[in-house]
This record gives sequence, C-alpha cells and structure tokens, in this order.
Amino acid sequence: MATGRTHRPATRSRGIPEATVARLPLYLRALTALSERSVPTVSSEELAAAAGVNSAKLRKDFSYLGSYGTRGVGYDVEYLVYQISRELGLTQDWPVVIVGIGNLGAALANYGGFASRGFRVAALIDADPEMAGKQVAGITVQHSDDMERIIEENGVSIGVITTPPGVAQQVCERLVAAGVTSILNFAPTVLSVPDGVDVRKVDLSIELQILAFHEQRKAGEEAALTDGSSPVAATRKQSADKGPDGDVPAVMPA
Amino acid sequence: MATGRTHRPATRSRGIPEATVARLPLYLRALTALSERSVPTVSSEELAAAAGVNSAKLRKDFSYLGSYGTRGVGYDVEYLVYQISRELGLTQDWPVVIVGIGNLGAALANYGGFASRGFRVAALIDADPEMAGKQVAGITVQHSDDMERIIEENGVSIGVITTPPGVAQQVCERLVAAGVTSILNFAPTVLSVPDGVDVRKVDLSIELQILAFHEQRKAGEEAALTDGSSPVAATRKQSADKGPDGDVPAVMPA
DNA sequence: ACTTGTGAAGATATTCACAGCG
DNA sequence: CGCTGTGAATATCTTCACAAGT
Repeated sequence: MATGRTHRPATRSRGIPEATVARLPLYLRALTALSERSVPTVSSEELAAAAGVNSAKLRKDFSYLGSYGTRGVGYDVEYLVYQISRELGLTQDWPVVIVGIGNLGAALANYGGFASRGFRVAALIDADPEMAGKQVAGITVQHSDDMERIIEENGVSIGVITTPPGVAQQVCERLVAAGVTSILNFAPTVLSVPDGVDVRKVDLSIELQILAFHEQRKAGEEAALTDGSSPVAATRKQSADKGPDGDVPAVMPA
Repeated sequence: MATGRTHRPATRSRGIPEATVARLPLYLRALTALSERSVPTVSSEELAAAAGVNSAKLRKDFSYLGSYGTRGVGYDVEYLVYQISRELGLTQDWPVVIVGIGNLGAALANYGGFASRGFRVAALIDADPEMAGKQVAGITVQHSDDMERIIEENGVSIGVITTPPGVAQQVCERLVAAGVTSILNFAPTVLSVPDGVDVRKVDLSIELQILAFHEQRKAGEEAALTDGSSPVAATRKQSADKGPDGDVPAVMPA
C-alpha cells in the first residue's frame, strides 16, 4: 500500500504489551490501597506481593511505561497512581451503558468499582417495558427503543451487555451502529463486530470449567499416588445425591 | 509461594497447555450448539469461526487431546463433545457453593450456564442472618456459621466468592480449611491460598479498565498529528510486516 | 547498600505451511 | 481433491541475573 494510514494492528498497544496492560489495573488497585494508607514509597518487591505477581515481572511492566522509580528507594506511590491512571485513560470520565437489567445487570449497576474509577453509568437499558421507569441503583431504567438516542446524547463509547445470549448479537450491532467502540460482553456468545471495535468477554461458566479441569487433575494425581486401593483419594471427590443430569451421551464412534 | 508446576510429565499426552485448556469450554459451547441442530460433522474452519478463533489454533488445540478428526471430512460433533467434556471433567457432577448472596451472588445462582454443564449449586451461603432462610433461585440461603458442615456434607471442592472485598480473604480461608481446593473469586482482592489450591478471579472493573486503555488509544490515533509526549520511543524490531491481507479490511472511522 | 531497569535466556503461545491420509 | 495433524518458524511473555544508578 502506498498511501493511506499505516497498517497498524488494532490490538497492538503503543509499545505496551497486552499482558502488561492487563496487569496495570492490578497494580493500580494495590497502589490505591497504599495511597489511602498514606504510604509514600513502595519497592517493587512489596508492590508485587500486594498485587500477586513477582517483582521481576512488575519491574519489566513498569519499564514499558518509563522510568518512574528511584534506584535504591522504590516507587513514589502517588506519582505511580497518576501515571498508571493516565496510561489507562482513567483521568477522563467514561460514560457507560448497561444493556439488560436482570440480576447481573443490576449487580453491575450497583458495583462500586465502576464509579470509583473513571466510569460512570450513564444509562441502564432494558427491552422489557415493565422495567422501564424502575429505579436500579438509583438510576432510572430506560427502554431499549431509546438506545441510539441515549448513546449519542451521552457520548457513550463503552457498552456492557448483560442480556440473554439470544439477543446479545443484535444488541451489539445496535450499540456499534450508534457509536460504541468497546464492549464488555457477559452473555455466553461469540460476538462478531466490525474491525476497530474491541470486545472483552467475561464468561462465568468458562471460568468454572477451567477450574473443573484442574480439580479433576488434582483428583487424578491423588489417586495415582495412593495407588487406587487407598480410600483417601475418594474422600475429596464429589459425592452425595447425584442430580438427574445424564446430559452427556456416551457415544463411542469407532 | 513458588507454585511448583515445573513438573514435566514424561508421558506426552497429559501436557495440555493452559491456553488450550482455556479455549476448550469455548469449543464445547460451539459444539453443543451444533449438536442441538443435529449437525453431524464440522470442519476446523467452521468450528473455529463459531468459536471465534482461527482454524490453525483450533487444530493445534485438538491435537493435544488426540486425533479425533477425520482427514478430508472434519470432526464428529457428538464424539468431540464427549471427548472435551471428559477432558474438562464435566462428565462428573461438581457441587459448588456460592458465598455472599448479594446482587452478584444471586445473579450467579440464577445463571443457567451453571447447572447445564456439570455444575450444581449445592448451597448459597451468606453472613447476614436476615438472608438465611430466604429463597434465591429456588435454593434456601444458609448462614455462614454452617459453612464447614455444608462443604463437608456435600463434598464441595469448588467455591465461588461473591462477598465484599473486606471479608473475601477470611471466607477463602474457611473454604480452604473445610476442603475446598478451587476458588472462583469475584471480589476485587488478591487472595492468598496455600499451595495446591487454584484461584481464578473475575474482575469487572479490570476488564473495563483494559477497554478504556484501548479506547483512549483509538481516540488518540484519530488526532495523532501533534503528539510529542510519548516517553517510549518505539524501537521497531524486525517488522518486515508482510501484508497478511485477506483478513484485515480497512474500516472507516465512524 | 539497596533497588531499579533491562539485555539475554528461557518458556509459552500462535501461526505457517505442507506432508499425509481419507 | 479437502481437511487434519504437526514440525518448524515466529511472536509473545516470563524469568534471570547483573550493571547502573542513588
């Protein structure tokens, strides 16, 4: 290509690795806690422990942001809070809409972590006319007919989808058409979006399944060690009245 | 805290990469949908599209499980559903307790994805005496005084924490002491657990912050002509950057 | 001393590209 | 042919270990 915009992968951050970006909020939370206790400086070792990572990783992460520490001393807490906040774009206000005000949507609306850090719930939207007008977390739920107007009037660029999976894709498309370019999806569906729109998904059942995988492996390891005949391995398995279930067909094609 | 997972099994079949494990539930969901539509076989290309990954990755992932496909044809849907379910440990029943029945806990209790796939909500637990006895999602909430008994009686090994952050660590410790070895943590806290206990965390505010980071970058790119404050001089490494064409359509900024 | 910042090494993950088999 | 399965190449991420500052 000779002219036009430089080809830049949408997911590539400005030199900051994605894995690092994903940890910055973690550091920020730990730093905020230190800040509230008026701790002036912190070493990479201490901060890493508070954030649950190791110190080499933390230092490497910070090195992508710049040299914000002082050798022999550590990092200035307030300064780092500011720098990370700025890097994450939290020094500005992000209006957010939540679409789908069921249990989960209500939980998110009530979630303190939203408001506390640059995010403001600009609107709650639901397709059920019964919901419209009700108050959730002190905010009046609006009907989805008004979705486009709400997004434009509030300059919303981040949308949260907490609808049933069946309507998630279509909600997503309306959000994007109205100007939303970042979506946090709680519906267990793969959303397809045009290039330039970011989607992150939070999937409760996937997390549980990953845990189950490791849990099963633990049980298997124990059984292997105790060589089958010992009852010890059996103690820590699931038990009791097995539910109806029977969901899995034991098909064995050749 | 060194998690001693440096153990490399000599047998080649049991070393499924973590990244692959994390995608298996995705494949499983896509396959289940196909199964319900009575689709008999599926190609890596089709399945990959449905799961939102690329086909090479999917085939590589499946190769860790074994050779379950047929060249020239694709994968048998029912068979794959069974194999992945087994690999993830979903052919057995996993009783789960949810601790902290606020908005989020209630949302999880009502979440259909739980029951549908090997997980059974064995108990809902809350510290508030007012909550005890109430019905949530058809299950009677029990007081946290009984946590240990409930876990032991039901053989629970997976716990979900949806409490306020202040009590999450102490709830975690009680869970672990009672026999729980896998924890899904929704509280915005770093949990410290003994070796051998798995923790996964779901953090709503972190996801939003990551979105904000990318959103900010998008906005910056639009007005990127007078930038001069970037502390990171992007030292391009070997960036021959062959055009991966085909798949990266240019998009018009809305 | 003490702790950061970082090249280099090592470990994982992703993608390519094609041999091999139905 | 078409599509899987996989070694090899690449890219990304983590950890090591120590030089460079304060």
